[in-house]
Amino acid sequence: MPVDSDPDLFKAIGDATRRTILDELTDRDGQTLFEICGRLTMKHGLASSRQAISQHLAVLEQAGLVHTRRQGRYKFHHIDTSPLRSIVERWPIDREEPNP
Amino acid sequence: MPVDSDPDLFKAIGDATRRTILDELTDRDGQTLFEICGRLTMKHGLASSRQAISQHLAVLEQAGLVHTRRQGRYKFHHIDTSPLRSIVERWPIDREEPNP
DNA sequence: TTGACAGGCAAGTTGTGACTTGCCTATAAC
DNA sequence: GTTATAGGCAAGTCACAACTTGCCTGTCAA
Repeated sequence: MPVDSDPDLFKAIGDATRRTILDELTDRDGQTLFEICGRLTMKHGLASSRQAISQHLAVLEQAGLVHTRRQGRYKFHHIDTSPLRSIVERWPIDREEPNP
Repeated sequence: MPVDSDPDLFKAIGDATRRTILDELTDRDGQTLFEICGRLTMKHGLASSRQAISQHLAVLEQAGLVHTRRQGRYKFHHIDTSPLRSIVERWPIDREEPNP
């Protein structure tokens, strides 16, 4: 009776705002909380509060998708996509060669 | 200002019961609703009602992860993992060779 | 044609998760 | 020291999604 694994991972990518945060960190890695807030508002047009983004980042960090590094009063956020590997390993995707 | 794509996909895999259904269809493809209900109870120890599973299957079908085929009074469910490809394409996973 | 079986539809309940609000700590600039 | 900046903590609000409940439709066997 196998248990469901990585519930935190699926919860993390289940929210649209968190997915946009991952997009943003993919575009420019190592941003601070305030940077992310600013760019989400500017580029993606969604006006979320600082606290909301902070909570989203905590969820992403718990899922292992984001690692943080403190430096003085700044905290830099780095993306780590390796946990996503477990998804395609769990439900293998049939290889489909474009031109055999 | 890019829009978030595939919200249905992430919603679908965001629920633990639906992930177990995908596990079950990976193990044995083309099951009917009642078969899935039975095996979820037996093998995975979760006792969900028929209606609950039916609604889960509808969500999975809307995400393109499950396709259905009617035959008489039976409806067979087939898994399709290809939508999962968009996840690893959106946030590329760094290739890490085991032994360089 | 009547009963059993496989599945569908729709309204109601409830728990969880996203977001806010308010206040607090720590580092750096002046 | 004082002030501004970067971030944290915790309780409260609210909406949505999972699940239930009850009834209905369609297919097949007797």
